[in-house]
Amino acid sequence: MIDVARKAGVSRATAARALGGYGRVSAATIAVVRTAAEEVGYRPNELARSMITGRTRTIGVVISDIENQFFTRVLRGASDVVRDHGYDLLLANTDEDAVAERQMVRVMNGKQVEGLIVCPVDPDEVDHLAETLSAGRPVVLIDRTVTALQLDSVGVDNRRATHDAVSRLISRGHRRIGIISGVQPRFLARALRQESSEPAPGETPSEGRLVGYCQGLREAGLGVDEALVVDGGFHSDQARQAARDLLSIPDRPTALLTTDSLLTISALQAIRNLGLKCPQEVSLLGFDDADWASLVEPPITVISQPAYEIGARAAEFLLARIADGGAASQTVQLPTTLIERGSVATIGPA
Amino acid sequence: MIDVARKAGVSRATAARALGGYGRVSAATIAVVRTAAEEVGYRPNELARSMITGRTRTIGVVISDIENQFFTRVLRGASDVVRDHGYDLLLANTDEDAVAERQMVRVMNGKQVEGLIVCPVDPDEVDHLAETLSAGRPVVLIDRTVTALQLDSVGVDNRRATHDAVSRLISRGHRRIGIISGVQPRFLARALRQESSEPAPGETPSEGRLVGYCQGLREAGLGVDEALVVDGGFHSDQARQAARDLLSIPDRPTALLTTDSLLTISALQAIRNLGLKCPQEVSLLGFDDADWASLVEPPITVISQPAYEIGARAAEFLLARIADGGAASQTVQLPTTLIERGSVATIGPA
DNA sequence: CTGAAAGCGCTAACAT
DNA sequence: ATGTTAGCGCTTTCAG
Repeated sequence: MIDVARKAGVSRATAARALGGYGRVSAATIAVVRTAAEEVGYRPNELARSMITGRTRTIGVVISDIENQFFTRVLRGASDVVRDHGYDLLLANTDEDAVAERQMVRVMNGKQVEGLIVCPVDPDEVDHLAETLSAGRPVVLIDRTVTALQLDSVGVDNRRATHDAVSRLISRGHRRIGIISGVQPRFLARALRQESSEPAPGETPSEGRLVGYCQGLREAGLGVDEALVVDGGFHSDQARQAARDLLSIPDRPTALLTTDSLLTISALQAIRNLGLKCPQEVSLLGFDDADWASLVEPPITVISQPAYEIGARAAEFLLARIADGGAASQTVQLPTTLIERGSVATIGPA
Repeated sequence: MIDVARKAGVSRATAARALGGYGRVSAATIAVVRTAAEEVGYRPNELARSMITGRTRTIGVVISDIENQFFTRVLRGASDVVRDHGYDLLLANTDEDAVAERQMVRVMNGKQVEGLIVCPVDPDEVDHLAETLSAGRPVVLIDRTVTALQLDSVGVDNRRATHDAVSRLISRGHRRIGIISGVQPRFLARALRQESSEPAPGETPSEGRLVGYCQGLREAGLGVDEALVVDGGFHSDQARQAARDLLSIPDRPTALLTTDSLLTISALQAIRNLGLKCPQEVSLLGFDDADWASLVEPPITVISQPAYEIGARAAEFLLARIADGGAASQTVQLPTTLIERGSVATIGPA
């Protein structure tokens, strides 16, 4: 920079102004400085710049599973929007590990991101998010919400989604409907208690989906059989095992609901391994419309989330807050779509 | 920081030393300063620190398609390795757009990444990579290579992979084998000219795979029918159309080779749409073992790349170079695996 | 082992 | 419109 100034025959300040595009500089000197910079091979030090201005034009995104197509589409939505506004993304993956999340959020704060888009692992552990906020950096949540903080969030109406799905299954004649979700059994009682259609704050999507499942069943006058509610965890082997167990009980369910695409794929594998025919012997209805969902045999009927839109909206909210801190926090629920394909059979009356 | 120093009753320098873990500080004062920092809620400004030390502990990764599971597994491999070394990743997606790539590489340089892992869009446009290098930041390539620069790279032996695949197809009785790749037809001539088994520098994976295809055919004494070589592009609709066209010619191929998973999925869709039976009427052999590959009907026979390993190795190379700039550049080719499933039929002699 | 002072590369007031 | 002077928050000599 000092070389550039010398070469252009101006002061350092002027050179900086010309290159940085601020303050008042004549068009002529701008040109001179530009060519001087070119010759010297000058590259601005964004770090130094950011340290002064406090602006890094970088947004952090913290997601829980980068191999999940849902999140990669969210990411693309966010990426497209922020890029249009001259921002870049810093990405971190937590693998559903709360301590990794804390660490990554701190790292991002250290890198002075201007805001964070987070899919929080634990709705009750939010110290790191509170810190971020109090450092003046907005946070918007995707997919999940949080208990203690008032934050923008964008996701879907999980209760309604599975409620509708269950209703559909019931209208097709199913009475024994199993659900494989990422919810530990001890939360089932809590889910059963939820009567209202308003989601409890801090409810995870898995929980919401479980509640919707219970509500759908009860609406049809059916009880919830705890034996049909299993935890699929976060790993495919655990999920496969859960599905296998569920399909091996004496009075096997005629339909299975899975609450994310990893669980869906695992359930399908379990069905195959058990030698069961889908949908003749067991129907399958999954969450998230992965690209393979229409190609497997049978093509899977799914609840589709507008993942790209979720990312895009989250980014818009965040950018808006960065531009203007005020405004009350809002939570947006985008609509899901039930895409009927071939994995749900109609059952005649017993 | 100044508050911390005051609260701890030491100078700023000492406080900084205690917190930053450099220089000489007594264990006692370290403790005092630590608690003071805790109380004040001190967060170090990594930017300021990086500006001095030149170390950001951040590595940039520039990939061409974040929705491709191959890259997301690469990313995970890289992510795991760098995290173990206390580094973080900055991620950018180029969508196969060379100008986006240049921009993102520049942005990352601006953010003072310590090194770059890049999947370059264009083997001939490498100014931005040369700049990075001359700024003292190592670059390692994944999946693809580059013409003008001597860089570490990690990928697979693409020629051998498709060569073997074609040989396998031929041993199963196939004589008319089509290939759908991301190579424009005008490069076919170039591919046909390649005799040696050594890949040309700057050869893209698509080209290498095409060359291997040609070599496999010739080894069996078969010619390359240009009508069986089509460009699938980067988008699913284009790919589907290409597959549809290829399967609609008079003397339809009995087997199809696809050079990435998007092409595979598109080809499968085209086969379905055309009402063809796979593998009875047309066999399919794809690149990359996506999670759905074993679940579709029929399960797809694939050439599997060690994606996680590729990312991990690339990260290791980069870290090694960051630690010690020297050493001649090396290009590593990890082995591919042909996973036989159900999408390739055996054809009796005509 | 600790303190004082200098400076990283840039921007932001303030002059001129 | 341009130059001068501070200073961002930290690390790093260099004294003591």
